[in-house]
Amino acid sequence: MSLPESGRKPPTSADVARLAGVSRSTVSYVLNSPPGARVSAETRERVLKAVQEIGYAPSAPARSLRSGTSDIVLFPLPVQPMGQLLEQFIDEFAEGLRRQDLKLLIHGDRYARGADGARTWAALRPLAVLAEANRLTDDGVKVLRRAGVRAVFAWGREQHPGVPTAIFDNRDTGALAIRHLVARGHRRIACLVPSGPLAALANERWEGAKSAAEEAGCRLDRVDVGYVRDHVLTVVRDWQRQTDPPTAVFAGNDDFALMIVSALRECGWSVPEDVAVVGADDLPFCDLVWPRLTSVAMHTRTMGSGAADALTAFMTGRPFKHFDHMVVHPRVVVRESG
Amino acid sequence: MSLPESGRKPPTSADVARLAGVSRSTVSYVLNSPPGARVSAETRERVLKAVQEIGYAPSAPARSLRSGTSDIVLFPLPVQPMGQLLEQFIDEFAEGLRRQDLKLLIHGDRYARGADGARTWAALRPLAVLAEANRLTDDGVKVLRRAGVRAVFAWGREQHPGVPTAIFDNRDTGALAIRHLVARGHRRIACLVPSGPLAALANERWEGAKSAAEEAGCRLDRVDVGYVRDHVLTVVRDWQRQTDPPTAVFAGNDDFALMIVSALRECGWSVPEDVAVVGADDLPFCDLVWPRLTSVAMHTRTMGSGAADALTAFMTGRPFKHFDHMVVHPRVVVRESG
DNA sequence: ATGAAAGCGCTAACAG
DNA sequence: CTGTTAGCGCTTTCAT
Repeated sequence: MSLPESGRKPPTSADVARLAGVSRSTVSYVLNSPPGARVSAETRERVLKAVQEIGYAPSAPARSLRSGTSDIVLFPLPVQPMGQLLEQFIDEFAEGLRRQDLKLLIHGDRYARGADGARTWAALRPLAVLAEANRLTDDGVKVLRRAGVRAVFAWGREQHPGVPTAIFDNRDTGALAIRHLVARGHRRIACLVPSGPLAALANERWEGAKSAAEEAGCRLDRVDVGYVRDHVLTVVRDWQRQTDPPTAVFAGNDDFALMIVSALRECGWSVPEDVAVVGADDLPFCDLVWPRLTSVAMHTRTMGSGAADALTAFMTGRPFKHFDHMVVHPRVVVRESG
Repeated sequence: MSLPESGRKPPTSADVARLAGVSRSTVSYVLNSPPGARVSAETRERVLKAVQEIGYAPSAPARSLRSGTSDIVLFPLPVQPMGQLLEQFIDEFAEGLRRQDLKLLIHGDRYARGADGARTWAALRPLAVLAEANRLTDDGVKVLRRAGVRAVFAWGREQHPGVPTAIFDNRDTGALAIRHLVARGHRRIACLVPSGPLAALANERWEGAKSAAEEAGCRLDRVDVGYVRDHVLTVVRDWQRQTDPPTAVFAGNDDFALMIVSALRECGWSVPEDVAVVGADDLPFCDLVWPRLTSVAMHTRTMGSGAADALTAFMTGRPFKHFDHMVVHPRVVVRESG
């Protein structure tokens, strides 16, 4: 790469040592205070002052190379856009890691997966990797392990063999929505299945909804909809012409719940009296609209701290069986819409 | 750290070399194909097979240490939660970087800033750093430069001296919203200023709105609201009692636009006939509700690719003056609500 | 309490 | 076209 060179080279611990008039090992002792290191207060002071003065930042690569480990926890950016959920999760996770002096790095490559992806992740020699289960393969896990990654965790729909996984099944979300509506007496329900970037997710929720409906002996109609407002309006108009229209809708996610509520009211139907609506994800706006939206939520925040806890347990050598099959259950946040 | 050791040590290029029956430099040549490296096709083949066989992933730390550079672009996670905007930006940015074989790493520590933050970032010895302008200080920039970071970029409200900055002023957003409403004939406007995590952002937008209103000689009322639905309802009821209520509202962001539209209709007012509403951020749901929401948008996607382009320009040695003061302007996405 | 020295995995200059 | 070798910045014995 024909890059403009920066002027002089970065300061090293040797520069700090020289300036402070001590040896490099002393600098290292001051900065890392390992178990059996004794440094006089005065020396320590001098070293720290020198560090400040030349703006020294220890090289993580060099440190990692020498020590064979690192303080990096790598989290590949999820393939699916997750919006607010992602930020909630990351916040909680990062906070948990901070307490262990670990650094969360989110790898921006959404396409990395399998053995190749593992190589990309392994290249950084992270301490731990938390990846979506469906981006891990046996080969990939092997590559990570070989590369010295101490802990490989996963999250997603299915547990990857041998990898502690936070199971997070979107079918549960769909099923729970339906069970909630059935419990409220609905026997004629529609399920929106949004297309677009979230189609795969929506489909999982649909599957769960479907099996819950079958179990309950309740009629469930699948309605595929695009991110097009008119499409939804057509659907509602259709319902209005039917003699036996659905009395409730599971909208697949909150955006679509919002849309369908809006469309229903536009057509003169009231929510939840004429038609009940349930969304999923429990986005903040669920609480902000009239009627407020009932939504099926995953405990994203809890997952974040749970993942951090599991890592902590692992690092302190405690067994962490509780994360081996940790199943994250959705819950219904009941509000006015359904 | 008392970590469980992984069994054997990670495979190195020496292992690959041994297995392929070549020298370590040959392995390096095959993997990096530098300008003047000639390797026979057959040898290359053998090396690559060996790489696959033992699941070898070159150590980025070692590579970085030796070569004095890296392919990492570091993006500290923004302090403000940005929801979908963040993902849009990241997607676009990462895609642009991918084309240059650069890796986007998002640093999960939201608190890092100033000289200390810079040290945290510099530790990774990234090729480039793109940070929020207000998290950079002169000292911090110096630390980064010293540490060999080739390109320091910023984004935010004000340009950091000497650092190419994508200027992204939320006051413009507020101002534009007001100008739009004034152009539509409104002379009595309310501005919601949401509290909560986005308070700082909201306040900037308010400031812009205020000055635009003064310029236009139009009355603008500030209304502070919390993430509480009833609060908004009270506000609307207040308006209903006034003889001269606002004819338009700038809601500060889309969530609140949604909320206020919902509240207005709940109180029997229609949007935009009785009260026009404008939001900000242009979130996907703006297009999905009745009435569709008019919103002031920053070109987040454009910013992402713009940042990547600037980096590309920089790396190829081309001047990138266009990014020196690159101002990202908001635009109004006009829909039915206002 | 401090210093000298070895070596982590890799690349690049140089020799062959 | 391939191999030998030095050394990137750091931590960690082992001496002193």
